Amino acid sequence: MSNKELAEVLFTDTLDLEDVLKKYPRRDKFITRYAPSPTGFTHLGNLYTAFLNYVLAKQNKGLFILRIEDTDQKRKVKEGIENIIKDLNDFGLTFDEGPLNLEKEKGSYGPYIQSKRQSIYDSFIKYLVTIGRAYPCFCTDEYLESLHKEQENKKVMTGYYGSYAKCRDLTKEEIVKNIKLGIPYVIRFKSLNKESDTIKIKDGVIKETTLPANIFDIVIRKKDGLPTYHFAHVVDDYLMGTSLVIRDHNWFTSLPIHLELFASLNLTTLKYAHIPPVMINDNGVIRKLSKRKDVWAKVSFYKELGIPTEALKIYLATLINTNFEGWYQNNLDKDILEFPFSLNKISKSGPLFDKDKLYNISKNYISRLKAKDLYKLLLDYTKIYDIEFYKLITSYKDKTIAILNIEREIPKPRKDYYSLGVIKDYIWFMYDELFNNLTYEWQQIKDINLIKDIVTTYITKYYYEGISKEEWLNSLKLLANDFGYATSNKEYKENPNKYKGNISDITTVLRVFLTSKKDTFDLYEIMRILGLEEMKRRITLLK
RNA sequence: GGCCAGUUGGUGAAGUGGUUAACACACAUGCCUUUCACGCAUGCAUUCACGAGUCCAAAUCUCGUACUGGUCACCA
Repeated sequence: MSNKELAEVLFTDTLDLEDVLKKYPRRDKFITRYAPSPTGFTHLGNLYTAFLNYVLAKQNKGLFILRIEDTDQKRKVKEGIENIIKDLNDFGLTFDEGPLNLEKEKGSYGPYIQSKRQSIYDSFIKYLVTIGRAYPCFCTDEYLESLHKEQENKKVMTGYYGSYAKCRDLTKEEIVKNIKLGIPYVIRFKSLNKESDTIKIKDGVIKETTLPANIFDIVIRKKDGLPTYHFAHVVDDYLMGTSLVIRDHNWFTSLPIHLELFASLNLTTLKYAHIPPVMINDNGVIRKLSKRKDVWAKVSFYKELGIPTEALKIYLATLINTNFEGWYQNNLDKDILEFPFSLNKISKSGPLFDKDKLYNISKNYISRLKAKDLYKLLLDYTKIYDIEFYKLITSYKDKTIAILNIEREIPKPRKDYYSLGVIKDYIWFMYDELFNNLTYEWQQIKDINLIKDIVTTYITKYYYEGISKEEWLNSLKLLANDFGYATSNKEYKENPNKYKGNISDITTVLRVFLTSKKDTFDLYEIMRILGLEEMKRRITLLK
């Protein structure tokens, strides 16, 4: 029995490789791809990889492809694919080809979901069987385990290779007999390398190095008929025309496998860039960001916090190329994509995730937003995470924009908010509905009668609607003077004994009276937006 | 354990043979000021994991040691 006859037994009505290859003509565009598994929520590292792929595709006027790697049916999660597509959309990483949902997709090099590509993989595997580079393996898990132990005891390399690859030597007749008996099997690739062989590797990030060549007869088709990652990668990225495979660093050491696979199929190899994973400092231990251990690994967590997607992208950009930050500070008005991202600038060691840095970037980003745009973001955010507040700011639209606009849209805006989630903590007291159950943070002046006196005096004697900032500052001085307090910092410092205190003690009384808090943004704006009536009402709350 | 990569301040890092070892975050002090935030000013590694070597010259090149990370599945 020949290899070809065996191939026909294994794959009864599978297309010939030639015919498949014709369906995917070569194309000369620069193509990158993001190929996640639908195993749950998007990991920050995935977003990082996707972003880099996207950016490089755009900058080279190429194509960005989304491909779903769902060959592991056990780890597959419902909604997994939808989540991936949604996250990509949320971050504006629009792909040129890929699935739109479970049924529809765009692009003519699909299907873009691996579980729908089984017949394609089979054509390639059939070819490998035909040329004697692939064979069925009937070894059980138990046998494989005992082999592993045996090899450990003998202190030789563990794995299915060389003389340990038992099923390599099965005769065609034995194979056919086993199959007829219904014994489950996988298909393994037959490696031709020897243990001492090495292979030169080129990589966009790691540069050049030498690795041991692959010697393992790796599984390329699992019992369930689906391919393993290694095989699917080679087939898909070749067919889809990927020019540069940008993927996680952890694939680097399996590159020799992929290279041997490409060679066995007579396919030209691709260019690779293996990017190191995002790390985190866990009490002195540096490790990969882990979805199980770190909330920071989940992209959804940033959404929960209310870190604007654009801010997260800026942060990721600084992780990708550290010279991005300097460029960005000088080009605040430009699109991130205008920065020339470079593979060469990616560090070989994984970037450490730094929450403070993220917050700082986010804070600066938010401070530069127009009040109207911030309002929109806040609306989107509260709609999901704080529906009560959402209703409130919806019914007080203009007022809310006015509040958000305090010390904003000026050259050096306030930088209070590092996320959309903290905004309420800063502005809640501006809403009459929320101004109750108060704990006043009185400072120097604590005597409630004196406080009432100061407040009433100010409102009845000095404050009026439409007062200018200048007049307002002046009114505070007069008020301070009325109560025996210094009218300026300088005055007070020069002669502290002459006064009961400083003007800041008086303004603090007004501030705490109106907000209950000692630290807030500009008091003049607070009064202006609250209005005289509400200010009067708040006197009645003083106890 | 084998193989591959990395190691620069409190943190993220720039730096590829000659620099005062950038920049940013954090921190500290001062100024400004109606509080806070902002802003401004100043301070914060005589030294680049350690040891040896090459060179007039090393954070940068070579070797060794230590440590850290990644990888060795019918998971991707």
